[in-house]
Amino acid sequence: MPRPRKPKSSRAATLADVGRAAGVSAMAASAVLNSVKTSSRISAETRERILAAAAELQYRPNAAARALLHRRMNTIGVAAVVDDKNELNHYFLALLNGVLTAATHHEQNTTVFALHDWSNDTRRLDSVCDGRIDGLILFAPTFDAEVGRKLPAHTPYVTIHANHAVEGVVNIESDEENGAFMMVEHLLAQGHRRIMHIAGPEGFTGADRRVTGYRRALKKHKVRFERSLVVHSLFDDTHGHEAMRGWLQHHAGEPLPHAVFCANDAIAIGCIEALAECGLRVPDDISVAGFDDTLASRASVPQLTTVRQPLVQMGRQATQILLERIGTIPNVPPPPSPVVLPVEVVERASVGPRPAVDRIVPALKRR
Amino acid sequence: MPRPRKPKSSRAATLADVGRAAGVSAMAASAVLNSVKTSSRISAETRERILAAAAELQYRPNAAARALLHRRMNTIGVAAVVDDKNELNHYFLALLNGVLTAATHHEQNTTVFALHDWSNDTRRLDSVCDGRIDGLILFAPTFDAEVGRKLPAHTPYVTIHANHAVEGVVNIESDEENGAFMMVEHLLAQGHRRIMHIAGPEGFTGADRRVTGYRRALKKHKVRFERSLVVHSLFDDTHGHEAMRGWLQHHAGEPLPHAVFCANDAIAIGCIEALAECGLRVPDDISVAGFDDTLASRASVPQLTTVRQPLVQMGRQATQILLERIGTIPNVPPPPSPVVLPVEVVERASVGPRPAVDRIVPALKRR
DNA sequence: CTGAAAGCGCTTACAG
DNA sequence: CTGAAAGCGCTTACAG
Repeated sequence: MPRPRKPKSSRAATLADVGRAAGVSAMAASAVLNSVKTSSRISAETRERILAAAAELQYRPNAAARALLHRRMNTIGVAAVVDDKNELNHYFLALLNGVLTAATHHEQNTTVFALHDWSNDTRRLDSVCDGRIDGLILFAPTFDAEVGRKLPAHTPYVTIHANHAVEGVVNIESDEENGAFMMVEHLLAQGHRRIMHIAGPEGFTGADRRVTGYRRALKKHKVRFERSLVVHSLFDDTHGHEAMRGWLQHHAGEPLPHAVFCANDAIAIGCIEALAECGLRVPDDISVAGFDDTLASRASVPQLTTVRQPLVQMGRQATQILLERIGTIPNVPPPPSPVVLPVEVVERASVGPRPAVDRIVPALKRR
Repeated sequence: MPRPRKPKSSRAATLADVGRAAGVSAMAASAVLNSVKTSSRISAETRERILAAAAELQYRPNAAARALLHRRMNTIGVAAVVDDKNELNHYFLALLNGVLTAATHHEQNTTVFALHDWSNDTRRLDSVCDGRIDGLILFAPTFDAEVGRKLPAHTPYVTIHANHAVEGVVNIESDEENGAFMMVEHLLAQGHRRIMHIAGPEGFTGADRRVTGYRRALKKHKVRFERSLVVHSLFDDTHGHEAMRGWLQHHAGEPLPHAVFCANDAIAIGCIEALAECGLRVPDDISVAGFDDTLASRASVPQLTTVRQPLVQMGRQATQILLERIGTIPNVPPPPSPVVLPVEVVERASVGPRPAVDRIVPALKRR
């Protein structure tokens, strides 16, 4: 004899509860609610009774129980390192948009993990490969191959903009070198010759590729490369600001660059601020270009001329490939790795023609 | 006799696998790995053997099985409506930052649901209240109380900036009316008298409160309210741009406002662009203020003077309260609803003193 | 102190 | 066609 249960209102109804309310077995309820073989097994009248009971009790098949059976949570994880201020950034936002769109389209959920450091937080990622996610997307991981291989073998993952290739892991990237090349060609086409580059941190694949593209464009157009025109910065506006300001400070009285090509939009925004503080206007006095085409490039005034990386699409594609590996969606032939997406120059307002007269770096006002 | 299992490398190891590898029962393995009563039950040597086996097999306690037992996934959900372009925005990003920080701190995971429409997508939220999340945080929901009450009773939720109060649901908000009041007082203190307001959409609580604060400040300082100085816009830069441009078009030849108070940062950015297109410079010719203090307010050049809503903290606090309701963390006395957080004026560069001479709205250049 | 059993909620495969 | 049973992986409560 079944013990009477205390109907705690806070407890979710189970199949047994539904069955009891409808006067049938849990199994019959299951059959109806999964709508398989309904007509053949269960009378229309019983069916209605079960449906009504389920609605009344706000029944939902328990996800944990199903996951235990199917070994699938229908959830993917995305992991990203957050920046200095412990905040997610525009780059993350764009990728997340793509992941959410694709995941939702395939009725998959998305769990977000914000890490502070790839190499140290690998443990935390590890601990989450416990069946609660079916796979993982890593945004711009900088761990080395060895750390990557330490992730549990049973959780498939793909990377976006990985700093190092990991054997057997698909990496999605964009044609960054070519993007830099095209942007610098665009600046040259506007007549600019003295083109500064605020690069990303040294040793980052993405930053290095932009430098390479920058140099290749200069070389092609026979503009001499000057080491003093390249400075490095972290990928945020604060450091971009400091980099530009520092350069101006050390080069007062020298010829002002015609244009500054920045390694991402955030740096470009910091750069424009630093220029504004010296009374230099963009693009009238000096042109500034970004990279990424994040929301920030449109929030900036003037709007940034930038290199569009298809970040949303990259997030979408990473999700697609991951779901194929998991087996959630049909397995097309495995993609080659890396998957390289094309980039393009987006012309907005921060780049103009070369000014009629060359200028000198003004002496910096004290802050 | 246990059937030999085919060791599919893709399958995660179970407690039984670990036990077998170590020559003990699954239960013994469980006891060791949960590190309860270890010394008393299991010899140090056996313990080592079990630990080694678990490491070797990359064992992780299955989350679904645990969730089935504990009725807890240690995961919360956040749901937000994405904007026109189906993209998440700065406001969302800031709140998410707060939620992730707090959730991670309590070792909880966060699943993100991006919806297109509150009233229609309530079904989708419903379907996800199936044990995969322990509770839900709703970002700026605009559904009415009735829809809200349709969410399954067994899933607790809290709201942030809800458009309507729902009985029994804690809402976290900020003191928006006062924020608007303080900002308009700040503009008045700079000498501005003719202050335009680009409000949010009519019928939105947050937008209405800003209008109220705006009017209250004008009244207190005996500045006549002019209906023609208030226009409405959606909460994004495109509509902010249109709103400002449209106003200028219809008021050519009339006195230019001294300042524009915008209902959020995105509108302010669109507004600055529209002004720039007419050759009006901020803040030299006209001051512009935003609301929210999102990342965008710092990406803008000039940086926006704005009202800081503590969005990150609101996300954090919402998480805290939700986890208390779930029972994950100790239950302090239930907070009053709504929880109202203080706001403050952040002075940056987009607001300056009132120009020496009043100006006339210039005739608009054709686009 | 140790192991076998029961049960979380569900579904699949198997007897009646 | 229908119901009882077994099992997903784990932990808790109970016999030995």
